[in-house]
Amino acid sequence: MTDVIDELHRRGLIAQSTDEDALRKHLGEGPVTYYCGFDPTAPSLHVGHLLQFMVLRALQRAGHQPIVLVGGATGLVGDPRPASERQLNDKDTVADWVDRIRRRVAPFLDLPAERDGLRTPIYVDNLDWTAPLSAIDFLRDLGKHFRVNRMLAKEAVSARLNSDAGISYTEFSYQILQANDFLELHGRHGCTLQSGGSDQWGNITAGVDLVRRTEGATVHALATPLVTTADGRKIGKTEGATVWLDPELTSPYAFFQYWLNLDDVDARTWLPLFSERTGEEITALIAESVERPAARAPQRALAEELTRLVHGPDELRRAEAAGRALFGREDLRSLDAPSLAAALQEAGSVTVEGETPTLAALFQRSGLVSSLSEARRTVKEGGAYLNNERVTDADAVPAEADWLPGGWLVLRRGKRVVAGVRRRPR
RNA sequence: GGCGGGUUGCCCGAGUGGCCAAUGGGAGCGGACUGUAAAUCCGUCGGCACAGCCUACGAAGGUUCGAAUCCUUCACCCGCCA
Repeated sequence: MTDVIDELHRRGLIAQSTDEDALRKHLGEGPVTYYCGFDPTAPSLHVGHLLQFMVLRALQRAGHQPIVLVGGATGLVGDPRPASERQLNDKDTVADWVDRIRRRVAPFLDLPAERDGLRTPIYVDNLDWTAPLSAIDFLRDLGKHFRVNRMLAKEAVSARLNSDAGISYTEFSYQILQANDFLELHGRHGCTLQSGGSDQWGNITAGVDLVRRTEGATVHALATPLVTTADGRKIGKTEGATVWLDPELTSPYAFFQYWLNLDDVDARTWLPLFSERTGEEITALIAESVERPAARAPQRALAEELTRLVHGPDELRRAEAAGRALFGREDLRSLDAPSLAAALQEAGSVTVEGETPTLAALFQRSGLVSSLSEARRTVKEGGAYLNNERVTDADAVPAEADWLPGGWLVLRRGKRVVAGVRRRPR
């Protein structure tokens, strides 16, 4: 078995860690129980979170015991973001999000039934031990171990102290809760390693310190780098929207397209981070990309691997087929009705009944634009297409001859955002 | 508790009674060029029944023919003092 730490380094997944030699030794001595936490700040995790799963998976493959924590408690408090105070979400909403996230995330880690020798992930919610904690216990048992000077020095806190936004006591306290999670998991499950994004480093080390102080035990931490696009933007934003892992929020087709459309630089740098292929395969894919960038080898590799991981092999097949149909060279009219229907359903579609609405209305209903004004604007800008032909009149109604086999219209915004309109047969 | 500064569209940030749906930059979106890339250039960027109307400049009231701009109260943030 190759050393996990080596693999993580090779893939660029380690930005910082506690004493690495000690950690390496610890991992070599037998199965280690480790955890990574996710706060429910939205109904779903997004592609940025996938990076944490790559770490969790690598460690699991090496025979260690994963714990996935969903922050039902910390999600109610909110960790300090650099710019401004968070808006608190109400408790029912957060509880609902915890539930949704937990259900979605399960397939990302292998189950022992699928592969021998792996340990079944343990799922926990920090609300379980945080909710019963009284203010007195919190202050006496936890608060005493935290020096305010050190808390203030944490980057997340000091950034906010120096900003116009300031920081509330609520968010200031966040690190104590996260530290306590590590302590709880250490006690309950013998957890000795926490991984997370490097933006969490302050919170993670708070936990390491707390465990040492109260238990006298040495525990470890790993942080992934902050992954951004070549021009410094956050991962997972496209068409102005977040790419979610939940298929109800981002369809498998859109998810697949996100990866396929990565620019060359990002695809090459992200490939080792997100791909579980061997180092040699990755090197070869990057070399191919340099030689023939238009083939988009790294983009395809990522789209395939990650769509399979997040949505499963069937959805991957559908997403691939839809892309081929919609972006293929053939005329839309030459596509047979079933493939057209399948592709458009994958890309997203709406059904109309009765009077056919105007094109502007159809663009809006299909979700390609968010308002009629935007639809008109898009038409004016020359970015609206019906069956691959540019639309010039937003108020026109599609002609009878525009309907493709099976009762479909293909709407497109810009170069690559496609949606179908289906006429309900009567 | 007192005094001072602040709260503007997705973000940053101008605007201090009409010419403000609000300068500028960024992001986003569209076009051209390409490879369903990037960079670049051009355009666009609240909504609607779209040469007009409606809603908007922390919230609620008020002054005025007319307010993002003036007044009052409230909320929140920053700083100094207690």
